[in-house]
Amino acid sequence: MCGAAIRPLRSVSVIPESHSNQSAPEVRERLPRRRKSARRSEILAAAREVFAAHPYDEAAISDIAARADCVEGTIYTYFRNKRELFDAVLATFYDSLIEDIAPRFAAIHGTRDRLRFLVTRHLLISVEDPGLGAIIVRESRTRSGYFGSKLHALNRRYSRFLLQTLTDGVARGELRADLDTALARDLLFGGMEHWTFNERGRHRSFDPAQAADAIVGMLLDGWVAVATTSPLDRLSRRIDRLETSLKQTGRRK
Amino acid sequence: MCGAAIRPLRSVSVIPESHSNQSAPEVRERLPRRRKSARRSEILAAAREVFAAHPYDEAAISDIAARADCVEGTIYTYFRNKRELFDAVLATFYDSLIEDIAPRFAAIHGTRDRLRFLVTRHLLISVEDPGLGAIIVRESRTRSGYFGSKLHALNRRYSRFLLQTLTDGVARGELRADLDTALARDLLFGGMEHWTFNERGRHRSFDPAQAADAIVGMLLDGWVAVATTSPLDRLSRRIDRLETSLKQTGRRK
DNA sequence: TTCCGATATTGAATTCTGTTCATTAAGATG
DNA sequence: CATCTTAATGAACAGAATTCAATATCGGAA
Repeated sequence: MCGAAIRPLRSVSVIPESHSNQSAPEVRERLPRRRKSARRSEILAAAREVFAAHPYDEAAISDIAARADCVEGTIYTYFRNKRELFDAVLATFYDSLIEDIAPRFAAIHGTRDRLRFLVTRHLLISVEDPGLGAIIVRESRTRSGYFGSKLHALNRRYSRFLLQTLTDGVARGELRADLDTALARDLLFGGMEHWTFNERGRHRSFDPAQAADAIVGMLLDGWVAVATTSPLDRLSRRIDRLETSLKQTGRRK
Repeated sequence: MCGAAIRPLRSVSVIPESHSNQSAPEVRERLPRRRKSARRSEILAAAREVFAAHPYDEAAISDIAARADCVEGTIYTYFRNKRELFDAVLATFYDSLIEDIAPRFAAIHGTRDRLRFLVTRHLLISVEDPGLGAIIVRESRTRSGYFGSKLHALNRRYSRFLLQTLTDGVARGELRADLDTALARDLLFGGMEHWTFNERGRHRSFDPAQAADAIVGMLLDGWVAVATTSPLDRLSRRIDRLETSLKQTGRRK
């Protein structure tokens, strides 16, 4: 230990020169004060970039501060600590996601269509912003106090769209009456997460709508082979294909 | 910076007493040297305990050292760094898991039975060792170089049991010929992960075999309601739906 | 038995990163 | 213009991972 060093007063080496240095800011000048909300969102944006590019513990506060064009200490006047900053990034993301989904979801009524919409939208996250998609998958739930946190609440709000779809589907008789909706929801969300994670690892890109069709079809119709013997079944298959291509045509426009 | 402090020689305050202290080791004595493998596995065991109890970044090397009854520096002669130690813990776990499954899996032949076995065994991880189960779910894939790592290879070996089951199932005609086996595998593994994670959050306990039945049933048989009407009626309904959506598509254009 | 080279073990130093806090000064208020 | 409030600062601090020169112990050779 260095002993109780006398803390020196603020160094006077950097005196803001009155004549402005137009282009290249060689020496940091104290930034003008701004509305608190503006600075906060700048830090959030910087944090989002950094967290999207690195795993949580490789993301440095100093890096975030540099991108937000402020000093590390400033960040701590807006967020209690690194974890809270991370959570805040995800919270703003969830907020806008839910806001985007709600009205569109309300306009869709068939169970299969709703599922296709929700799955497509979910997969779209990883296409629009791969970095952010990755950290949501990997690190939003790694801290010990996740359950009961604000983040958990947001995640519940988000997943409620799916749960609603499932309970409605059961109520309407489109889904099996004995369907365990909570389990179904977890299978779908977890499955999507795992699949997108692996897909990224394989360096593949995918079309969300197409993948959604495959996933929803797999879950709704099951994996077991259907008996292909009867003529009726064969007819049914042909209609299947018709329906699928029709949906795709409609979506494409 | 404290300047280049003269590094003092080893303190001589702790002199190993020749007469042994039988019960209460008040002062650390230098441990006798042992086979390298023995010390290594002691550290692994200690690390496994600590990582099972805390998230990665809350698990302290000092804590692991204390439990392994050695000093922090010792750990670094066996493992390059904290992450490598963590990976080594998971690697030994996967090794024994695979060793346990392989012979039993070979004796099961029906697709549904194999799936039930694999799912039950997987869920059992979280029941036998909840702490370890949790970190596998949350933190085995958070580091940037996961793909291509030894851990990834082990995970692939483990998941191959499932993939094998699926491809065999298709070959035998028990599963749909057009089943995307890679997607199916991801849906199942991801779904299990997500479900066990949430189940833990709800502070519920579950019976692995029973849960496995529910999960396998859900995936094999699908979510859609079983038909209670006649096949002809169903076809008729579907053609109705096709006609309406065709009209809507035409209108939209 | 005694000496010697090899190496497992040590623990203090170091480095790195998140976090705190007394201080400064920009804007608001009167 | 004087005063107050508070955003911003950055040096100091704290705590954990990591390094490394020194040391103690072991196994084998003389």
